[in-house]
Amino acid sequence: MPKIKLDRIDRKILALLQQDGRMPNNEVAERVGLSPSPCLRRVKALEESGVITRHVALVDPAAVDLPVNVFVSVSLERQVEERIDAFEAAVMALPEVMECYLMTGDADYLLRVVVPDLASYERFLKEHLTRISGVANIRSSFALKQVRYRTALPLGHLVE
Amino acid sequence: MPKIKLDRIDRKILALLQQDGRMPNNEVAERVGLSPSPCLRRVKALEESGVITRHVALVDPAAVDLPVNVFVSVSLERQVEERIDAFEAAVMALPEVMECYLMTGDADYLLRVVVPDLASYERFLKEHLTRISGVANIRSSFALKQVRYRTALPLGHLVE
DNA sequence: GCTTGGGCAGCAGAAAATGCCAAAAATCAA
DNA sequence: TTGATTTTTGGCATTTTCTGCTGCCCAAGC
Repeated sequence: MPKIKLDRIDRKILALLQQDGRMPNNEVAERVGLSPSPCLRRVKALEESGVITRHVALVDPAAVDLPVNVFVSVSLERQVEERIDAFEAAVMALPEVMECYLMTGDADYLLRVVVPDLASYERFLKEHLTRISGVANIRSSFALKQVRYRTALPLGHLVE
Repeated sequence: MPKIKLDRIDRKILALLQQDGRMPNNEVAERVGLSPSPCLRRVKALEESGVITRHVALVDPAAVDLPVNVFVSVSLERQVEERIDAFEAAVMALPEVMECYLMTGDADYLLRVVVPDLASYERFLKEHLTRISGVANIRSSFALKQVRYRTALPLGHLVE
């Protein structure tokens, strides 16, 4: 995917679609000050070039009984390399892991895990996380409240 | 919003739309084994009841020059209450804060911040985070790699 | 019998895709 | 610098596909 140059209009389009992915092209065009066809061309280009990766529906976690967020710091045994790939592959197979980052600092990985309740988390720990080979240490921190959760990246840092 | 009972079909619908928010109702219907009209009724009900909160386009962070994820642990001075609200309000005003959680354990808050580079993060720290009143301690951890990032909640925990 | 939920059919409105033309911007050359 | 060519991008109009929506009826479960 070639690095696309994004001008002011592209960023406006992205901002709009990040906010409402179903906004009809007509409205997008109007809001960015373009006529529908060049606007549609831009949107399609943004999709095909991978700038827009996908369109999704967001679901309320509470409504599907997944109100608990747990952040898990994982340290691996010091034999890196193969362990790394194995761990990441194992993590990718766990549906309750919403996010996973390879980190600098004390722990190797930071995960965000969603579960219905503490009991479920305990089960998740015992039956899945601790069974991944190479895991040396696990530290769990629970979120009392999700103050903010956004999927829309801030785009004001390039122009406004 | 009354707590909606979600049956197997509802969960299937949610799973599909979490994956592809633009899937036409016809295809959703077919995949869940329903005819279009009752399927559409369900989708609309899920939207109106708030189970589906919104539809969004996801953007590649690298493509908009925001490749750096920083996790920030923030501790507040011990006078809670008013500080809490003030801090949360301040955080909500910072566009680079993608996520913010009130935590148990050592730190009070955990933030995920996206920035173009380390210099930008330094500016973010100096000009914004440290200026929020009541902040006692800040600890930053940098992500070397985003191993996983999903917006689709796992729904298999209720039935499959 | 009543309530809930699914199916069928048809409608209508909109939205997206095309093709063509015009204008502006960038490039290059003299 | 200037001018011309090339490339890019916007605009208009049309067409065609679809998608969502409505109403009604029927079946199943309570």
